[in-house]
Amino acid sequence: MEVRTKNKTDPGVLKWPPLLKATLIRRYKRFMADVRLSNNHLVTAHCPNSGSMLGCSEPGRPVYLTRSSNPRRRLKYTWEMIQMPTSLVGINTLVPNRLVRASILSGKIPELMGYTEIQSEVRFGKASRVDLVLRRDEELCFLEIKNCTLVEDEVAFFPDAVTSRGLKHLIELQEEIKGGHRAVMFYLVQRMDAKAFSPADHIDPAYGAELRKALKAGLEILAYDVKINLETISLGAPLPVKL
DNA sequence: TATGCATCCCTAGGCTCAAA
DNA sequence: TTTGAGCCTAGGGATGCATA
Repeated sequence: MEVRTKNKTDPGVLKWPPLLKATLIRRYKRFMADVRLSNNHLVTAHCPNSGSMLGCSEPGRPVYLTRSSNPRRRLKYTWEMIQMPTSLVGINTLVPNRLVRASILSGKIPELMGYTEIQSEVRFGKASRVDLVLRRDEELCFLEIKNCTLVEDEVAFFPDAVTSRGLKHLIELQEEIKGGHRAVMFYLVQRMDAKAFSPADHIDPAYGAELRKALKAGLEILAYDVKINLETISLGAPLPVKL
């Protein structure tokens, strides 16, 4: 999916390509989903979310797809959103990186303003890559962005499954803090029905423990939700973090 | 200089296989 | 028997190298 900037005056708003409405039949093999289009055709769509998608992959729900013209793709349709009872939910894990980057460039995140250079997918740690590195003279800020789709009782939780990689990222960010750099974990909640963010201790207690440890070591935690509809997605409001 | 291609990494869980 | 490593799944983005 190629999310496009809506206009030059507001580069922080991303516009969806034309969306196709469908009904989710089943998700399987992590990257694939069978859906029924409005013309009643059954197609397999690419699911750009390797997480467990706990609570947002319920069969029978309305979903929204984009269609790719890339001839090299085996699956032409990409699953972008699912309509849940209380909110549209963006499931594409590539969107948070683009949206956060666009929001930084358009000055919509006060905590991340004032940097003069921004780099994506920068190698760091032990063969890992951090999503964004912000630079201001000699000052570096390592920014890891996580997609968050799980909401229970108006609280957004991350992760939605045990994540050894997420744990590794926390450890590596702490190494950058030891090196004298700023490190920020940014949780983007791709839905509009959360009023707070919290680590999912009931799913992955080790991740929550490491996040609290990292916080004491100097890691900064930001959580924002989004404004999402069938035309655009943009950064919403900051969410209080409950630890 | 521009373009095309290959490679690596990212995402998480299931599976196989080897070692202890 | 248990544990851990490695591979697989699909697609996108970054990077490096080769070629026109």
